[in-house]
Amino acid sequence: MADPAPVTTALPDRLEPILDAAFRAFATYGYRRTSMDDIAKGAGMSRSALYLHFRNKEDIFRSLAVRYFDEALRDMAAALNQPGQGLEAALMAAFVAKDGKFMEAVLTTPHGEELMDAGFSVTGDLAAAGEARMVEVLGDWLARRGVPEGLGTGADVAQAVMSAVKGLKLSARSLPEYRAGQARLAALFARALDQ
Amino acid sequence: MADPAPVTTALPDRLEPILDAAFRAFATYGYRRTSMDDIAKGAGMSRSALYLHFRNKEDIFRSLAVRYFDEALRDMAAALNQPGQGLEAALMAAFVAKDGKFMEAVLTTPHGEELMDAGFSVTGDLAAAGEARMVEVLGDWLARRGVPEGLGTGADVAQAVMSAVKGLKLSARSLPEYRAGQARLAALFARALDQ
DNA sequence: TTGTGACAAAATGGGCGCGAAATGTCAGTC
DNA sequence: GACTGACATTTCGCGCCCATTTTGTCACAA
Repeated sequence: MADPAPVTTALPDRLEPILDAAFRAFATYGYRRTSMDDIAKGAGMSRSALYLHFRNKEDIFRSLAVRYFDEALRDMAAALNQPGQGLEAALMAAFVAKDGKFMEAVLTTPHGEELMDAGFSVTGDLAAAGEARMVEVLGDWLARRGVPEGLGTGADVAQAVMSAVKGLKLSARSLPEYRAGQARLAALFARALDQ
Repeated sequence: MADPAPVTTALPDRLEPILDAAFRAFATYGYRRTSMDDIAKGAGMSRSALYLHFRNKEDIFRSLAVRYFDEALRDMAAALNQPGQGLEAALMAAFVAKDGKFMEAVLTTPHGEELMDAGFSVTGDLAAAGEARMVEVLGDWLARRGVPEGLGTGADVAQAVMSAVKGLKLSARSLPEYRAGQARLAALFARALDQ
């Protein structure tokens, strides 16, 4: 198994500091209020230099999103395939991994809402693609594991499960409450899917 | 069983035509662009007359929301208590009833999004209260029915279930797709909750 | 290559005024 | 009591201008 297909879109190391600075700036000022200069300062270079690596602010934000989804997807796959855990634990681990560090950042910064909005309009396509890949990963995993009769394919169930978890974000008022909801759903779905 | 406690907040019959006209106007023009005159015309009376019954546009909208939630709650309770149906069918019927006529209206009118926004800011408290009552109804029903060990109380499960269903709205791209998602969740949760 | 400072162009935000539209109230009618 | 027309008031949308910030692109340096 030499040279497996890369799960993550490799990103040149040079760009990482820029993305880190951008993440900090976005978390501090929000998307709209962050200027290219803020990012440049944070990355310790001139504003002009940014344009050597990214076309504009939107491009930076999208790269950030790509990195985020790659990480979340990788973590989620790893969580599912962790050996020696039951169905419920696997689901719960996947639910937690799926949000990555982003969720906490959004809940921490005062600009979380604005960032979500910006994210929706600027990286809506990436988010859709990212979620689709997550559904696929979960779907394959469920299919390999086997889904009881009458519940549809693994993909069908994965779709429903992921969208159910998404619903928690609308209701939960805090991170612990959100986690509790995830745990409840993990328990319910595990019971439904147990052969 | 004379004089049972009213499940719905009774609304004077006289006001119904006004609310109907208001609903039509909101669906046609959106919340912001609907003037009191639009509603008055639709209800066949002068604008002044509206002020005899409602304080302002917001008051009308809120009354509309109250009526909607009352209906949805009543329909949902009725759907659950329909005799001779299995767990899965009961859940599915409840899921459908829970949205009432509103969901379809929002998906039909081009102003659905704006109406959702307006609804959120103007009737956010009512929506929260309405959903809480729905969770309560479902929770009681589940508790009476019995919830398997380790899944928490009926209220806990109801909370998770309702929030899961809410998540479908974010993913579904059409009404049929939305219904399919509801059906899938009904099947999953029914299986999880079967003793 | 990787970066810089300087420069022109564009976008942003705020203030102001104006006319049109919508609002809420009230004296008075049926 | 239910309703109306008319009235004063407020809000709205629009275009306009201007100062400031931000942007994207140079020619040029390490």
